[in-house]
Amino acid sequence: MRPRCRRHRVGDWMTNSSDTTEQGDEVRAIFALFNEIGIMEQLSRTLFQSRLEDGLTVQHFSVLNHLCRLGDGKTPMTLARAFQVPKTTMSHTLAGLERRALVTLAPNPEDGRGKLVFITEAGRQRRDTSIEALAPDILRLLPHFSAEEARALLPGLAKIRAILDESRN
Amino acid sequence: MRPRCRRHRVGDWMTNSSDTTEQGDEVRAIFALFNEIGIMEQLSRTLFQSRLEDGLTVQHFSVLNHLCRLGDGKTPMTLARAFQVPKTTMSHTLAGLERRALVTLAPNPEDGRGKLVFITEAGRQRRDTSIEALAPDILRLLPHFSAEEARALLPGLAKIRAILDESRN
DNA sequence: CTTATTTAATGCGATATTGCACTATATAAG
DNA sequence: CTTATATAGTGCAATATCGCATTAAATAAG
Repeated sequence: MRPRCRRHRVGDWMTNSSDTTEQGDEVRAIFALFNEIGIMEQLSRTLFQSRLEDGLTVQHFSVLNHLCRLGDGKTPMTLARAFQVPKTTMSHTLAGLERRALVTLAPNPEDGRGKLVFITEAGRQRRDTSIEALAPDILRLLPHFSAEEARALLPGLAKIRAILDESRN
Repeated sequence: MRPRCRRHRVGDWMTNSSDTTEQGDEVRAIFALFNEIGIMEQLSRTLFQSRLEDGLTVQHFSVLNHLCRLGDGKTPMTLARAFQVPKTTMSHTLAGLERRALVTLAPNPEDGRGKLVFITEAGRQRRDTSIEALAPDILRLLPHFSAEEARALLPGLAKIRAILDESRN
């Protein structure tokens, strides 16, 4: 028996509220949204992670990808802010990448306290092979879901994301 | 050959691909979607977590909420499947809840190997107070985002979620 | 019944997350 | 210049995640 209760995550705690006001409805709608988002994030992340080898995590990949696409030579603190994680977490992630020789850390010539992160050739290759390992899964999803639907959702999601982003501390 | 792109998270790695086929477009659209979802999940989870006290995590809360809303007396394995985490993770989460006296674990009378999870009165209270601590943040978001928009997004997201859910191992 | 296989749960180890405290450097105030 | 404050990064500790191996019980095969 596979219980039908897949909807029970982050956002659903108020969906059975006795609050029947219009405001309550709005709150419930927004939390139902967060609910779906939480589930989807977990599913996609698990799939993503399963395609990465040698203990590379999605965070590792994300940093490599960021450096590939947006350029390297950034400070760890800049990366921490970009990914919205505590600086200690980014420090740890970068240490893992450095240990795997996928990035190098050099002193920041403009700030004696800081460092600069550079991606290595091995890092770029690792990013490319990770993408290749992942692509088949995406293609497998395509027959079930048209890109039109994805595109239709994007603006609304981007708006919520912007609001959440602004309202964070 | 430094491509221009502004996004930088989970889903964006193909958004600057040289693949200009229609299929490439679809893949990029879907990954842009996962990109937004990943960012939103992180933002909402961080906010959520910041309102929980005494080291309670979002996972702890989610389990308490699940037991409150859908009934307790479930096996740890059932919960692990419901939340799509490894059974060891659920075991650890339940141990944390038990240590805080928010749940109790009893032997399963129908299966000598298994246990059953019950929420305590303190657990129910903790769930309620957690919700109360969280509500103001939701209300603060409401002026910026109408529930209409949230409701408009839900069906599309639910569909993708269902597809992802089916295609997992 | 006996044995093989499957399943629930946990112990353990490697790694990840993150708050707190600390060092070193940069910047601002006096 | 000197001092106060702010910022970048790391070490450490507490906890979380999760794969692998193990134990115990249920179920299937012979």
